[in-house]
Amino acid sequence: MANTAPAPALPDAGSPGNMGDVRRSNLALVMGRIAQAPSGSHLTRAQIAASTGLTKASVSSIVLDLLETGILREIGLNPQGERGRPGVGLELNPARGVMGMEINVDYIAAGVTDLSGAVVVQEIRERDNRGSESAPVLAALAALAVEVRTAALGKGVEVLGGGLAVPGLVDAGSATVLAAPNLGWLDVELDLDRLLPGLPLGITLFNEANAAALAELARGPAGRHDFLYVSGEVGVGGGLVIRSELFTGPEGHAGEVGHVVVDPAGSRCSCGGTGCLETVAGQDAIFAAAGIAGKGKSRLESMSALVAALAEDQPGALRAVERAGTSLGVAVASTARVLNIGAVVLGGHFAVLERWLRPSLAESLARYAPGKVFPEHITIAAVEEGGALLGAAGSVVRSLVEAPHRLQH
Amino acid sequence: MANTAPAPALPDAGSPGNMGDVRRSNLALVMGRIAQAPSGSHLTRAQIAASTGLTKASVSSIVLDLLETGILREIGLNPQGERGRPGVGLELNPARGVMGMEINVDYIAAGVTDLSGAVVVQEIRERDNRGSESAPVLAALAALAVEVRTAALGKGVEVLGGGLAVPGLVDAGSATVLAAPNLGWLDVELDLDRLLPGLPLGITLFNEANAAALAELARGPAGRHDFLYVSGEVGVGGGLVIRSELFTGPEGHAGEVGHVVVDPAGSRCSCGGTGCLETVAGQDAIFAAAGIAGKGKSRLESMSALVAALAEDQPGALRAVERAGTSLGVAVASTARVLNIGAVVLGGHFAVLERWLRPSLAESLARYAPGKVFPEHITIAAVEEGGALLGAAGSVVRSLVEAPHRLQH
DNA sequence: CGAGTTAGTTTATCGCTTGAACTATATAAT
DNA sequence: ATTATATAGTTCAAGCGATAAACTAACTCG
Repeated sequence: MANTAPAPALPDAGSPGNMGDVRRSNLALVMGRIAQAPSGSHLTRAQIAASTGLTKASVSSIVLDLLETGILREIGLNPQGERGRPGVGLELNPARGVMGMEINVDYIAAGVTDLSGAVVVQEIRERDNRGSESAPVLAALAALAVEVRTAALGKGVEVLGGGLAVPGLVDAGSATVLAAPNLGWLDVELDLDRLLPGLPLGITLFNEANAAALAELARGPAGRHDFLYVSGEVGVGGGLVIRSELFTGPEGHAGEVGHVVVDPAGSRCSCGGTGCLETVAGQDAIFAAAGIAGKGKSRLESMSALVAALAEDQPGALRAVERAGTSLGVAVASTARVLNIGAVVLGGHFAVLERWLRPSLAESLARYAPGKVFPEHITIAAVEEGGALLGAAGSVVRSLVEAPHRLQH
Repeated sequence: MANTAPAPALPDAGSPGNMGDVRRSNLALVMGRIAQAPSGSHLTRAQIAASTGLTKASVSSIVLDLLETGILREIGLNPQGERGRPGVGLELNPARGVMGMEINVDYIAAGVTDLSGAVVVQEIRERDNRGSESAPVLAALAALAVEVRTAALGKGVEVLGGGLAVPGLVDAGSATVLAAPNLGWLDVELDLDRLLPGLPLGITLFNEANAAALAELARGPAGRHDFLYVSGEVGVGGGLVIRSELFTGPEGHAGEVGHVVVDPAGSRCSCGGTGCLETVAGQDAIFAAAGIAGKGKSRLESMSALVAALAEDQPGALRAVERAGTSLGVAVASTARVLNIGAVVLGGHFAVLERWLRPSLAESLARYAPGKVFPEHITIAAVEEGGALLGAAGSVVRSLVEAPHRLQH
C-alpha cells in the first residue's frame, strides 16, 4: 500500500498485456493532458481528443471514469462567444490533495497541496532530531500530519496520499531509511501506513535532495528537463533529473555528488572516503575554513555570521567560499561528463552563497568541463523553502497522474 | 529507416494506446522468452503460455505471426519419453542474422551473427583511418560489408539489419558522428542506408565503448545488470549499463569516464579540460610515462613493448601503470557515487594490463569509495576481440526482440 | 487397445478503441 | 423569429485482441 514507486503507465515486459493496459495507458494520457494544462484554460473533451489523437468517444468514456474517481471536476461555466456548442471545462478537482512531509535535522514539517500543486496548509515545527530514536520523531510527525490533514479538510481538501522526505539514503520499496548520518539513523524501517492511515495512495519515502530536485523540476523554469540539483545542507546531497525523470540508479541512490572526489590528496570524509566534495563544500567544512565557530551556535546563526563576514569582505570567509566553489566545479564537471548533463541547480546554502560562489564555480567549470556546462546554465533553486516537502508531494501527484487507475474502486 | 533506436515495447505516453499496442507488447513478450531460452531447450507454445501468463490461444496466435515474419522456426524433432502429446519446439530462426560493423583508428571490420548471437562470418581489414575523410572510409566499409553479407548468404543466413560502432560521440537519431577526435571527424552525417541497402531493420549507429559495454552485457557473466564498462583505447571511453539498459543520458553521450577529473592540478586534455583521466590512463599517456617511444611504432607494437617492460619489472613502466590504476580508481569512485554503480568491467588496454593495474586500482577504490566498489567486482571484459562489433550487432538483435512487429509486412 | 496426459486449435465472450451517425447547443445570416 | 452553420458530446455497430472453455491431436502407460 505504502510502496507506490512511480510506475510506468503500461506494464513492464514480463507480464502479459491486455486491454486493461490500454485503458490504463489512455487514462494516464488524458489525465496528463488535463494536469499539464494551465489552470483556467477550460480544457474540454473535444480539445483533449484533438490533442491526444483519441476519438471523442474514447475521451468521453475515459473522462467519465476519471470523474467517478473524484480527481477530475467539470466546470459549469462555459466561455461563450465562439460559434457552436460550448464545451464543458475539465480540471483537476481542487477538493483533492496530497500531503508532503519532511523530517530534517532541526525540524519536522507537513503540508498539503491540491493536485495542481497549490499549497493548502503548511506547518513547520522545530525539533532537534539529531541522534533521536526514530519512534518519537515519527510520533511527533504523525501528530503534526493529523493536524495538517484536518486543517486541509476544513478547507475542503481531502488527502489522497503522501510523500515523506528524509535526509539520507532510502529504499522506497521497503520504506526503509538505509542511512541518515545526520539523524543517526541506520537501517530504520518506517511503518508509513501508521503515520497517516487510510490513504488510498499510501505514503512514499523520498531522499531529501531527490525530492527537492523534483520540486525544482515541477516549479522551476519550464522546459528544463535535465539538470543536476546540488543540495547544500550539513552534507552535500544531489538529485539527478534526466528527461524529466528522477534518475536513481540501479539501487535507488544515485546523485550523491557530495562524495565525488575533488581532491585525491584531500582530507577524510565522514563516509570513509577521501577528498570528497563534502569535505570542502559542506556547511561544517565552510564554517571551519571561514573561521566561524560552530560551538553553541545553531546552523542558522552560523550561516548568518558567514554571510555577514562575506558582506564585509573578510578574506577568510571569501577564501573558504571560493574554495568550495572551485571544488563544486570539479565535482560538477566530472558528473557532467559521465552523465552528459549540462545544467546545475544550486540549492540549500549553495543558493544562499551563490553571489560569492559563482565566480570560482564558473571558472572551475570552464577549466574542467569546457563547452559542457556554461555559466548561464548554473542557476539557483526556484523553490526556496520546503523544497523537499513540495517535491515529495508533487511526486505523489505525478505518480497519480501517470497511473490514475489506482484510484478506481 | 536507419534510425532504429531501441524503442519501448509499448508506446510512450503521448500517443493513444490501442489494441495494436497490446499485440506488439505481447509479441515482444513471447519473442523475449524464446530469445532468452538457452539454445536446444525445445521451448513449446504451452511452456511459453505457462511462463508468460498468456493463454495458450494467445500464444498460438502470436507465434503464428512471428513464424510468418521468419524470425522464428519450428523444430520438428520432439523429445519423446514424456507422457502426453509432445510439443513443437520453437527457436530463433538460424537463417536470419544481423551485421555488426566497426570503424576504428587502425581498421575497419564487419561480421554477421545469427539471432542467437553466434558469429557466422567476421572480417577485419587493417586500414589507417586517422585523419581520413569519411567518404573513402565508408566506401571501403561498404565494400567489406557487401562481401561479408554475401558470405553469410552463402552459409544460409539472411541479414535483417545492422549496427555500426564508431570511436566517438554519435547521435543515433540523425546517424551523425558528432566528434571522433581520433579519426578527425567532426559532425559527419553518415548515409547509412547506402552502406548496405534494403535491410528491413536499417542500420543503427553506436558509440564504440557503448557497443562494447552492450557486448559485455550480452556475453559476460549472467545476472550482471549494472556496471561501468571502461574502454581503454587511444582515448578512454566508457559505457554505462544500468538495469540491463545502456544509459546514454539526456543527449545520448553519457559514460565519458575518460574525462572525469582525477587531478585538479593535472595537465591539459585534448578535450580542452584539465586533469582528465585520459591524460593519465590513455594509451599515449601511459606509453609516454613509461618511456616507450611512440614514433614509428604502431600502437600494437608499443603495447607489446609495454607488456614486455612490465614483465621485466622495469620501474618506469610499473610506475606508469600504477599511476593509471590509481587515477582510474579515482574516476571510478566518483562515478560510482554519482551513479550508484558497484561493478566495473575493464576493456581494451585496461584488460591487457589488468595484472599490473589491479593493485593500485583496488587500493584507490578502497580509499575513495570504501564499501561501494569491492575488488571482486572489478573484472576484465569477457569479450576480447571485436567487442564493439558484437555489441552493435547484439543491440540490433535485442531491439528486434523488443519490437518484433517491425518485421511484419 | 483404451485410459490418461499433455499440446495445440476452435469458438464464444468480453473489453476497449474506432468511426460514423446522431443529438445538443451555441453563433451568424436572413 | 427562423434557418443555416459550427462545434461538443453521446450512441451504436464494427473490429481487434485477450480469455476461458471446449475440443481435437498425439503421445505414454498399463
